[in-house]
Amino acid sequence: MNFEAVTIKDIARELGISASAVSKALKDSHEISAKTKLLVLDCARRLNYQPNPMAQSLKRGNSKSIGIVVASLDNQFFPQVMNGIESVAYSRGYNLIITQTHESFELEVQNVRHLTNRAIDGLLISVSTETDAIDHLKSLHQKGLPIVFFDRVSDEIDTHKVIADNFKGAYEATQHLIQSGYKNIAHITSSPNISITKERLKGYTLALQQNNIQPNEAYIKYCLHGGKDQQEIENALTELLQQPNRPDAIFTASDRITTTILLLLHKLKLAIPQDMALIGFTNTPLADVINPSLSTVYQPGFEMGKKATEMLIDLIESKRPVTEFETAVLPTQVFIRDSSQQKKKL
Amino acid sequence: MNFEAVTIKDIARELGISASAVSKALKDSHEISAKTKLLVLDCARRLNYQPNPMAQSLKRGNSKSIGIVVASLDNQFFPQVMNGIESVAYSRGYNLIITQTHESFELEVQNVRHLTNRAIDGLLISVSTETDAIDHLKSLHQKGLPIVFFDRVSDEIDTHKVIADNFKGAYEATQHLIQSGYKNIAHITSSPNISITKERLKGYTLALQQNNIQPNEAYIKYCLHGGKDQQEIENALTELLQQPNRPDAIFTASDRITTTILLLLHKLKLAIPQDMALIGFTNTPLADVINPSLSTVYQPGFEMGKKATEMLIDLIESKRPVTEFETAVLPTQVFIRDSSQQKKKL
DNA sequence: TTGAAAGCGCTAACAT
DNA sequence: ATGTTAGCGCTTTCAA
Repeated sequence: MNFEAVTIKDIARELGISASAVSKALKDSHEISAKTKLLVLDCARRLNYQPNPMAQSLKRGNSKSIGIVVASLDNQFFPQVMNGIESVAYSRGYNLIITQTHESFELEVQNVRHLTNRAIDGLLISVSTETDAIDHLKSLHQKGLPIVFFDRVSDEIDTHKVIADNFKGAYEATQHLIQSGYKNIAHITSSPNISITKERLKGYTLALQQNNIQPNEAYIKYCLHGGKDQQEIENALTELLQQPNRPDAIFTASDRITTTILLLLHKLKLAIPQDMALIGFTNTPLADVINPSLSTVYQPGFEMGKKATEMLIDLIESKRPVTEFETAVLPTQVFIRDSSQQKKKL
Repeated sequence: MNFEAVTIKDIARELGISASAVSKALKDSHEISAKTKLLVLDCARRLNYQPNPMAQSLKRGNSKSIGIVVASLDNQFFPQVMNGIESVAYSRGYNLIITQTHESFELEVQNVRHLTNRAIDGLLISVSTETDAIDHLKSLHQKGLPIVFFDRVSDEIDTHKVIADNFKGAYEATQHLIQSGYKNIAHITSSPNISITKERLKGYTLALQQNNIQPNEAYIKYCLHGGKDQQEIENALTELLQQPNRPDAIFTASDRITTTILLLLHKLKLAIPQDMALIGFTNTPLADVINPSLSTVYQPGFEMGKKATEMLIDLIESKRPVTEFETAVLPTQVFIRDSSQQKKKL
């Protein structure tokens, strides 16, 4: 590809016509005779002509690519979102440029800048746990870059958003723990900055309150880096375990936190659920074969990616400025397994 | 970004100098006075000038992006490779465009075509399980597109490659099963087309032979779609279980096959390792907490991505044609856990 | 129905 | 040290 690529000029020369005629013929313009079109199409095929997307982009002022910012691909959730994004983007002619924040605000800003030097037509973003201010996105949005938030959204920008029903998932998970006889329920979650943390916290708190359990600040542990740093999860767990009134159950708020807590409990040789019950947000397909099988809150990753991408491309391709925005809330699912089994009476 | 982006002309007009002077000043050319450079730089900052990468690309004939083709991000291995790729690519100024084949040859061809319309400077690829012929890559390679293979490589193209030591990993895994008292060891693997299958098969076979066990064709099951289709894994397992001389251990050859077999054995209520021992290639961090803990062969995904990207960028940026190619073989690691415990005497 | 010319934003050879 | 010009490949008026 690097050299000697066939251009429109080559076809023009070959056929003894002008480049503009070729260009028009290739896009089936009505102002070109059927005969010429046939000749051009045939010649293009013969020479294996491929349009140069950079020239097209420069000319048209778009890139036919979508920038994606996720926390990390190294978990169960985001790859599923990616599959959903793909399922729409390719069929509508868009490339995907993916970046990971690894839960760092700095990396997020850098990635967004990298992406938006006109190299993308729109942005699909789930902000990092560190992200509090979003000025880096606001200015882009004001300049007209279409943005759709998914998963971790910001209410500081008025645009389309796609989230899971984090509130309900958290509510149901907590409710289930209570009904299974657990009273001292801890919550290990991500940074309080981000939307999913707030939503999940609300569900957790409401379930407690409705059951006349006073939410206990000491039972709520935040991992400011979303558990990217294993140490912060260890610290959270240690602090919980050292409390005088040690919790008997934990509700964890993300893929990475859930699996890490699981590993740590095993390492500490704490029996699940006897010593500590567990239920958490995660999409791992291994929940069934874990020892004991893991109760989970599942998020519809694929559907979220699909929906967000449909929204984004509609935004990109809209003729007139869009002013009505939607926040789609997709259902979470709670799977009850053995890690949150009915508490045995002592 | 979409409109009113600041261009070099705007700066030129603002400062009353020529566009080319601005261009040169911006790249700190020696033929521009220090004073002018200062003015330009300052003005660029003031107007928030961002070069248009498409124009640069069109001009220079490169895109500063790397195309990536993997089977699927929806497992443990490839995201780790991605992290390795990132760790090199960004710091050397390259964007990443990622595509998944989902183990389909057709999708692979389509993705490669999509990527290579001059939109990428080089290609990092791990072929799909369906991929047998690689003419779609050969022609690109001949035209001068730098390609580096990783994980699943092809010997039909002479270029840099990065693989894990699949042979050794498979050999050691099988050897370990034998030493733990298992004699009837099955192997469930991917399509025989791809390199990793052949390499792993060799390790498996040699270990058997060295222990005077005759390899048994009926014990080797191929999943032509790499287990993308769960049914084919189920079929493989069923066929193994229905044999008169049913195997007492399985060695599985990829992330997805390993975890799926694990799930299936559980569903069938077969005790591991009593009814069936198991060891398999997978990078899942959950191996320790699975019931029972899972013996695994681990591949250095991060390092593979890193190495492959270094090789690719060196290729891309090489002044002179490269004719000496290297195949890097990175070590696998075998982790022995309970799923392949010493066989109990009956 | 076709062609000529201008221009997207940037760069580089070649003036000045 | 700075400016002029041409051109990357393609599209799109506008003219023929």
